[in-house]
Amino acid sequence: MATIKDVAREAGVSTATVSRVINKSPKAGKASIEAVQSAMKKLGYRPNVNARALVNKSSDTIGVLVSDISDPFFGTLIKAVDQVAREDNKHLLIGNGYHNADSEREAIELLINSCRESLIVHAKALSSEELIEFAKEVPGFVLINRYIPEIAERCIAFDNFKGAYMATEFLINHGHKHIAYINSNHNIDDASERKAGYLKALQDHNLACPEHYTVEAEINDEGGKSGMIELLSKSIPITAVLTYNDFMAAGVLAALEENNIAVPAQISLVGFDNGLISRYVHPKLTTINYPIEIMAKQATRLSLKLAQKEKYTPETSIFSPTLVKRLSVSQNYAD
Amino acid sequence: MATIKDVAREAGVSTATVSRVINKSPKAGKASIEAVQSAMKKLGYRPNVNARALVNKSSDTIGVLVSDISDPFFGTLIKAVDQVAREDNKHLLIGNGYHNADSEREAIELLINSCRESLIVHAKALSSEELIEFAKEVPGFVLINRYIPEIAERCIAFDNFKGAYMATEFLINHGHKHIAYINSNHNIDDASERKAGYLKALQDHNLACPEHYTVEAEINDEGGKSGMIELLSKSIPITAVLTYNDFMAAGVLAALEENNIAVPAQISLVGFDNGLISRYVHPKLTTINYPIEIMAKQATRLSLKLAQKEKYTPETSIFSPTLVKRLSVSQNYAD
DNA sequence: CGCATCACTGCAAACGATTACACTGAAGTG
DNA sequence: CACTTCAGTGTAATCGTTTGCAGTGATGCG
Repeated sequence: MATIKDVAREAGVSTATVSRVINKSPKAGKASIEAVQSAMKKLGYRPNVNARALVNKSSDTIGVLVSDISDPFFGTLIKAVDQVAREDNKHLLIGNGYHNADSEREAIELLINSCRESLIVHAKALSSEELIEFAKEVPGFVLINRYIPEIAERCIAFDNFKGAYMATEFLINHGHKHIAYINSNHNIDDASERKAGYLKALQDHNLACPEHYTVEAEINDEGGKSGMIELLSKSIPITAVLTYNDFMAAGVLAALEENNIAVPAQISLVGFDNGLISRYVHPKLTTINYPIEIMAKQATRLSLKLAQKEKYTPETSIFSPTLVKRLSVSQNYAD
Repeated sequence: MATIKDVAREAGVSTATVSRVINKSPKAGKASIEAVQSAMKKLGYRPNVNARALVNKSSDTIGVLVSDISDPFFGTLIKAVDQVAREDNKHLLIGNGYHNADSEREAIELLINSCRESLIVHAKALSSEELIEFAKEVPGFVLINRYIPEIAERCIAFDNFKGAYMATEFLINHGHKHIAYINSNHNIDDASERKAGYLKALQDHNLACPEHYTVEAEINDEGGKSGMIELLSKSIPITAVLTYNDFMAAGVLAALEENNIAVPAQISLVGFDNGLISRYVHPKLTTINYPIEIMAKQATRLSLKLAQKEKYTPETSIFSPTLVKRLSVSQNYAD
C-alpha cells in the first residue's frame, strides 16, 4: 500500500507538500499540485484514515446504537442518521444492543472506543446512571427515544403517554367502553408510560379500567397473538384493543382471524409506531405515528454540534405523536 | 483524554508495560498488572483505536454496503453480518448505495479508506469492471447477491433464474396458463435473470409467453400496484401473477382489492424474497425464499478469511431458492 | 541596488499506540 | 562462587499523517 512518502518521492516533493495537496491547502503551488495528483493516481494512493485521525484527533465516523437492525423501525432511524451524517462527510458505525443491558453496554464501549465524538444511542435496558456516566465521558453522546432529566439536553424523546392517551381517546370517541391494552413485557419506560396514558384516558372519560384488561407479552406478532388469545380466554366483553406496537397488532389480527372475529366490525384495533407493516396488514392498521425519522435527524444534528463543543439547543426535544387513521377502527354501537 | 503515558506515569511503569498489560501479554508481571489496571480505572483510560490500528495495520471494523438500510431485507443482511463479525470482535461500518452508481462508488471509496481489509458489498448499479478493480485493491472484498465470473471466488450469489422458474412452475402446476410477471424496472442482472426463469418455465411447459404479459415497474408497493393496474387495463385473461419482490406483490394485492378481485380465488399471486411483509399481507403471500441471512453470514466468513490472506473456498457460493407456500395461490379450474 | 514581501517548500516534531532489543536482578546450577 | 537462565522491564524506533516554523528564491518598490 502506497504511503504519503511514496507519493512524495514519486512526485519529487516533500510529504508536507503532498499533505497540503490532499487537504487542498491554499499554500500548495500549482506545479506541485499536478505532480502530486498524477503521482497519487499512478500509485493508487489512499490516505490512511487511522494516521489521519490520530493527528487530527477526530475520526469521520458517528456511532449509532440500536436494539436490532433488522427491525425496520431502526432501519429507518439509521437511514435518517446517515442522511444527516453524509452532509458532514461522516459515516456510520453500527452497534447492536439486542434488547439486553450487557450487549448494550458492550456495544457502547466499543463505539466509544472507535468514535469518541458523536454517538446516537438507543438504549432501553441500561440504567440511567450508566448512561449518565457515558454522557459525561463523550461530548457528542445523544440519547434517542429516552428521556433522562439529568441529561435532558442530550435527549431526543417521544411522548409515549400522549400517544397511548390519544389512541385510547380515539377509541372512546368511537363509542368503545371496553378497551383492552396489550403491553410490552419489557420493563422499560415506554411500556409504563404508554400504559399510564391508556389508563388516564379511560379515567378522564369515566370509564372503568380493570387491571385484567391489560396483558403483557413479547413485542412481536407472536406476543400480540398470545396476548389476544389471553384476552379472549378471559371472556372480557371488549370491543377494542390497543397494542404496544404494530407488530403486536399484526399478531392480534392473526388471532382474531383464526377465531372468526371481524376487524373492525366486531373488534377495533389500534397499533403503535406507524411502522412499515401497518400499511400492509389487513385491514390497514390505525396507529400512532412515531416520527422516528425527524427525531433521528434532530438527534444527529444535536450530536454533531455537541461534538464540536458548540452549544445547541434543538427546537424540540420531546416529539409528539399523531394519529394515523386507517381501517382497523369502527364505531361501536354495542351498548 | 488520558493516554498510555498518563497511565504509565500513574502506575509508575513504562508505556511498554502498560501496553503489555492491555494486550494481556504473558510478559507482564503480576505487580505491574495490578498497578496498571488500577491506574487505568482511576484515569478512565481508553486505548486510542486509531493509534492502535496505525501500528497494527488493521482496524477492527468491517464495511458493509447496502442499497437502503431502511429496507428490512438489508436490515436482515446487516444483522447477519454483525452476528459473524462480533465473533471476531469486529464492528460494522455501514454505507448506503441508494440504488445508484455514483452513491455506490462514493460509499465504497469511503469504506475502503476506513477499512481496507474486509468489505461486504451489495452493489447493483456499479459496473462489473469497477467492482473488479475494487476487488483487486482490497483483499477482503466480497460481493453479495451478485455474480461476476472474473472474481467468482469473491461472490456469494443467489440463483434468481431458478427462483423465478420455481415460482412460475408452481403456478403452472396449479393449473394456471395465463401468468403475468411484474418485473423491476431497474436494469440489473436480477431483473433479467428472473424474467428469463419465468419465460423458460412457461416455455418448458409449452405455454405461450406473450411479451405484454410482462410489465415493468418500481420495486415497491406503488410499483406493484401500477403494474397490476396496467395488466388489468390490457384485458389479459390472466389467472396468476408473479412479482419481482414481495413489496410489489403487496401493491398487487392492494390493486386487486380495490377492484374487488379475490386472491387467490380469482387471481393467484406469488411474490419473491420471503421478506418481512410477506407474512403480514392478506392473504399471506406465497413467495420464494431468499436465504439472505445464511448468505450474509457466508459472505462475512469469506471476507474475514480473505482479509487474512487465507485461502478459503466456501462450500456454497450460489445459493438456491425455496418455495414458501402460504395462502395466495390456489388451483385454477378456469379452463 | 538593497530590502521587504510573497508564494512555496521542506524539516522535524507531534499524535498514541506496539514491540524488537537490550538490560536488570534474582534464581538455578555445577 | 561464577555461570547461565529467565522473568520482567524500559528505551527507542516505528506506523502514516499533519502542521508550525524556518527557510528559499523570485518579485516589487523606493
